Amino acid sequence: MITDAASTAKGRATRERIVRATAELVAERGVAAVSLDDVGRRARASRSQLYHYFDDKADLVHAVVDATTEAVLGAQDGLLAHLDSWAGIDRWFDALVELQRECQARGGCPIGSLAGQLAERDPEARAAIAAGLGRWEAHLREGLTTMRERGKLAPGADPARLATVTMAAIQGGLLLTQVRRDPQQLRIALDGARALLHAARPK
Amino acid sequence: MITDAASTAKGRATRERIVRATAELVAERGVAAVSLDDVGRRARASRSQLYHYFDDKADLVHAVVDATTEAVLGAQDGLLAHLDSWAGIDRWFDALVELQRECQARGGCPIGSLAGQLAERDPEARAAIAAGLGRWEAHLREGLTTMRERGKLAPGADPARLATVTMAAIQGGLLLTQVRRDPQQLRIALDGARALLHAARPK
DNA sequence: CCAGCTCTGGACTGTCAAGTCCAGTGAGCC
DNA sequence: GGCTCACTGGACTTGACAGTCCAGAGCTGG
Repeated sequence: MITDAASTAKGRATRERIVRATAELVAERGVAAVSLDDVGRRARASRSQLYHYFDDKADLVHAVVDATTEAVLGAQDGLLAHLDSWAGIDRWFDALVELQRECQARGGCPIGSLAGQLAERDPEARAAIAAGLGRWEAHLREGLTTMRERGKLAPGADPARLATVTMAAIQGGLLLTQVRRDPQQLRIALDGARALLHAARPK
Repeated sequence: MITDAASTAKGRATRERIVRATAELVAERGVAAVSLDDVGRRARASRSQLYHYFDDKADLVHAVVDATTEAVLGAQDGLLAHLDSWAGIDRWFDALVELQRECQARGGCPIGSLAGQLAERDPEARAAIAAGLGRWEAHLREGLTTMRERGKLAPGADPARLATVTMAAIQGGLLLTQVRRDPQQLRIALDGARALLHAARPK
């Protein structure tokens, strides 16, 4: 929590290797099923290195939460910047579905998955996850606000509510996709969200 | 898995006490954070009783999955039978939101929560969860089908897709509610689902 | 009343995990 | 060359957990 020690390039590289390895393992197996020995093996780092860079496992998990939200938002970087047009939104939705097809509907949403595992166990992590989801949602909300300004959405449309509904469709769709091992579930949920957004077009 | 031994009333009572205690603990802390000692304490049952009724922890968890899906569906019993009218659907949605308000937006959906924890770790549990969600969704699908037959939905409406979208809204809304500790998130998601269903009314 | 079972209590074992400790190593600086 | 300090290796301690074992309690049917 206090430690962030990594004043040399080598130290920073080691720290990052540890976080990335942990994030991978967490995505594969879940937080509880990852031991520090596992992390050490995958990151080629010894026990003392872990405790050199992190206070304890919880501290490491927090770093993973941050890294994961960065990774998820980063992976959509090109898309999230263009949520101010119908084409941009469609491209975004298509990319999300494509991603699930590629990973054979495994893993769900990295953030949503962490949420389910940590929300009731680690208040600090919950807050970090909420913040990450908030940033994600903000991109859409801002895109929709721009669209309303440009007359592509009705003046009475509420970008905040529409963005929230869309986030719920994404997370719910991903959960169904994961449980049913069927990317089509996300497609259906997003088609619904799309219809809802279109319904907010000006008459 | 094979064991189901409980041939006396007392035995059945003990078994049920164990499952219920485990389900409670799992809901409070998550699967990984529950030890068999915890279960024993809460259920007032000794180690050997656990292993008398269940093969191992995984077997017990499977029983919890089943019990939880039964409990979730059971809790909505009166409501799920009347999803063939707009009023019935509204009552159902209202009840879901009210439930989240009561529990202070903690815990999310018991089934969805299990899904996030087990989907990638326990194929058998994933299948059981999928089946549970399927039964849930089926109630709505059947209600919507009835409504279409009665002319309350357009002939072209697709009850299966509408039911899936609604389930996604519920699960996604619950996840946002849990992460943000705000029941209003579910309300917004369900309002969206409601609008989508209404859009499928005959012209 | 006894034989046979279901069911129960709790001690025991082996394993594995988190976290500690200290003796280093090696790159930059004087 | 030697000093310093960030960084590293791995053995060690402590505790908790899943799963085993066996002796015994208590019901039940004959």
